[in-house]
Amino acid sequence: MPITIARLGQWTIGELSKASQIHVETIRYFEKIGLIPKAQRLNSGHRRFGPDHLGRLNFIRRARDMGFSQGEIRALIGLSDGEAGSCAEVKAIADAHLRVIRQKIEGLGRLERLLSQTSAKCSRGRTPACPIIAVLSGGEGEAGVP
Amino acid sequence: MPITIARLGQWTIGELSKASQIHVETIRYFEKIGLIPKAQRLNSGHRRFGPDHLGRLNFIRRARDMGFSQGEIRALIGLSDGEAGSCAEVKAIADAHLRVIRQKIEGLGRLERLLSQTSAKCSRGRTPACPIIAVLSGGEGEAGVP
DNA sequence: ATAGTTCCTGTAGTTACTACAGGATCAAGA
DNA sequence: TCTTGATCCTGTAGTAACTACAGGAACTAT
Repeated sequence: MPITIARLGQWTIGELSKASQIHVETIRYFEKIGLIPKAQRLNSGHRRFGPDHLGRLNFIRRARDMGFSQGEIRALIGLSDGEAGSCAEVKAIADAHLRVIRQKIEGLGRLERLLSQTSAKCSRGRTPACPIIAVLSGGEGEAGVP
Repeated sequence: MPITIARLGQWTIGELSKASQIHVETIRYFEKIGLIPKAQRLNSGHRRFGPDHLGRLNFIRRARDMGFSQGEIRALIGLSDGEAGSCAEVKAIADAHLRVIRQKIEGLGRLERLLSQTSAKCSRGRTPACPIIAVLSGGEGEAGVP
């Protein structure tokens, strides 16, 4: 028979870290808070991880890159493991997240316009008072400040 | 002579909080970290604030609403107090911040497109596997996951 | 055998606040 | 004057989502 003993946990935490693009400390942290299942341990106490851990970490990383919160990620993991009726719930989470993202985009867009306009006034470098400071100090459009 | 004793500190922290739209605890926190000057104290230990505190808090609030970090706000305060050559530095801070905002907008825009496309696939409610979960589980465009 | 790397736990730091706990003080009404 | 309720005080701890040590133990390669 060909050899290759089937050790369930193949990878050290460092290897898993490289494969998943997630820091070693963060993997330990995820284990501690239960976002990934507990790793197997050698007699020495060192962790060993398997493919399911890697899959889970990649899932988390992608969700995180999409801006999902830990709570949302936890919910998505639960839904991806469970079966029944979950697709609608997943869509609900994603859509709620989408609304938040759109709001952020809108707010940042407004901010970008205000700040770039203000900064543009400054570009001559010859104004006596800085218009950015002036805006922050509250010239227009606010209840009077003594 | 007309009366009106000039008490330098007129307002309690609660009044200042209402006037500045900043929480009482946050004002105390700002004082502790030196973002606003220390308040005068009554014999009882209660704080009393004056117009300069209110102006400073309004400045901070506006900068905060524009997404400036505490460090940036601190720098802007210093520059708004100082005189010489500061306008260019203010513009530099604002423009750096603007770049960050534009990057955020771009990233969120990409995310919005990806997520809304993915969510749209889900809308029939009849797909066997959830496409959102599928994306998170890493179908396409990534180095193979064992 | 030894050197260098990786691993372990546990704690503390980050950002920018917010929320108590447990008292002290103030302002107004009876 | 007394009392009640609101406000104030300090100090600590909690939030999100990690990151960064410190001080050791264990693995790997020479």
